[in-house]
Amino acid sequence: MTDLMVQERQAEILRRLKQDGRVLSASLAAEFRISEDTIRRDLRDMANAGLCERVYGGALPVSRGATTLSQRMGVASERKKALAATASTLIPPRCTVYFDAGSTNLAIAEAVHEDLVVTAVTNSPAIALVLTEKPLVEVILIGGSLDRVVGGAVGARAIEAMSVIRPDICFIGTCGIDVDGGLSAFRLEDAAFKQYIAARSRRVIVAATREKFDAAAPYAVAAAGQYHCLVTEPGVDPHRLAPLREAGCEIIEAGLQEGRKTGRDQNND
Amino acid sequence: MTDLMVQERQAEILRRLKQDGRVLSASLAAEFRISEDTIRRDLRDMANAGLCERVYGGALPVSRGATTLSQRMGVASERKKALAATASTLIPPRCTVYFDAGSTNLAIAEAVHEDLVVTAVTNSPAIALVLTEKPLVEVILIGGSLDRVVGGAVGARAIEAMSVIRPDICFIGTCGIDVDGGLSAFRLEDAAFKQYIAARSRRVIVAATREKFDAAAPYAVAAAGQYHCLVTEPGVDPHRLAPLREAGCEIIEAGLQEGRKTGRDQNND
DNA sequence: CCGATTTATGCATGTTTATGCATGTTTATG
DNA sequence: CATAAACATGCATAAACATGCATAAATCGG
Repeated sequence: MTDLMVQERQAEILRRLKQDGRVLSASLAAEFRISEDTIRRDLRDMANAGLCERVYGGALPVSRGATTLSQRMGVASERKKALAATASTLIPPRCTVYFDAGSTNLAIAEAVHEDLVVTAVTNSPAIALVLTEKPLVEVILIGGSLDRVVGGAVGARAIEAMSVIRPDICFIGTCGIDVDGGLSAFRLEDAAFKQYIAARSRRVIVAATREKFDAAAPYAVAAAGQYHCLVTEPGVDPHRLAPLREAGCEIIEAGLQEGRKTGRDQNND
Repeated sequence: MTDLMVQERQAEILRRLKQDGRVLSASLAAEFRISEDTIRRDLRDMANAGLCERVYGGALPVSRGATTLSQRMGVASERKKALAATASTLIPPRCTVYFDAGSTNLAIAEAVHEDLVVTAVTNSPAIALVLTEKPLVEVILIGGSLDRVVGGAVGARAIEAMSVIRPDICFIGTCGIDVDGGLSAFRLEDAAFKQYIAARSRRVIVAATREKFDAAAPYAVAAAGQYHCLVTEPGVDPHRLAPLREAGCEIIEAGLQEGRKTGRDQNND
């Protein structure tokens, strides 16, 4: 182990912490060929900076217990992750893509590949936060009054902020898909905002898990002919997809290799 | 090693920095056959120009220092939590409060009491997300281009969005406090945005942990007389606080019961 | 071409930082 | 509750550092 400077050493400790899930003062001292006192000072500093949790004998990652946010943002179900993985491949490089607020679109944002260079626009703080972690994504945040049911900004200010942006592609969230293939939302302002976005976008994509076909919401967003592509799961009743196909909407079923319909899947939205 | 001009030498240092991931003052001095003092001056200049990060013994690439959000989002230290708890009591009910982006203000937002009824404005997705959890807080999100170093929206669109809002109280973040009590920021656009916010707000509060007094940043935000209240920790050199008091700035020391100064705390903002 | 000014550098001085060691305290565990 | 390991703290020290100053070269202005 070559001599390291303080910052390098602490970075290495942090790396091991992530990799192994823990570090021991004694082992670290032996590996770095320095005294345990110095290691203890390092760990104390790092804990003070919120980079690890200090315990007797070494340190643990902070993610133990109090990771408020990852819990709060809720890990997407495996089904939703598979759907999101497929949907994220529809984003061409170097385009401008809009992510509507919603847990499905959050999953798509998470699935964006690290190497993808795009300009991303969103009205959702949670999605913005996830996209900030992708080094090659430029993030544009649409501001306005936050609707906590929607999880994003809607209303006049948000529409005005969008008026200067014309996305190449947009992912619109939906609360339900009716028998004619129309989309709906729970909130009036949200529905209006979605309509505005869809009208401005060159290509409108809707990603929806299969239980959206069983749900209804009061405010209409778009009819079957008004969006270009639906990404969904296998196992949706073909009669429900037929009107969409007739309206010229491309249907993509994610993860076709498996995915039996058991009827017992729980809605994770 | 043939004699090089300053710019050539610094370019060569930069090249090695990229290649090896680190440089040492002593080795460089030996290789270039010049004194370590000159190398140190080079490194200081380069760090000032944002080309490297200065550390004890040499320098590291900048990409390491700007480890954006993942660290910063890390659980706030106990010290920061104590500071935030005190700062959050300064928010009167039913007012409009602005939270600037930054880890300290994120902690303050987390510390907002569940029973407090306020309108909160922020340019930070992370802070917006935290505030969405508080049922009685109406959240206004300031949009614009997200700066991932700042962790919030800055620039023309953000300023335009703020132009219709006049906060009763605002929490401004700072990257460093100079000897005269002036605030500074790492990014030009961020500094400009902070100035705009401060000018529009009836009451400007700065919350800063004590290591901010040891940090410096290139862009000036506000002089001592331009903010009304500083919330900080015990253990700050009284000589640093004196100019602030003279300028009429209220000083609040959080958690007066304890707070050792170790001098080894690292700036994590 | 010559004096004035700036710039790059090295050296002397005092300060800060990183580290190890000694000492006393706390913690985990049988 | 006994004990050994882990720990915090103060202190010592050497390396790294900042700063002021001196010098020599480079640049500039007339």
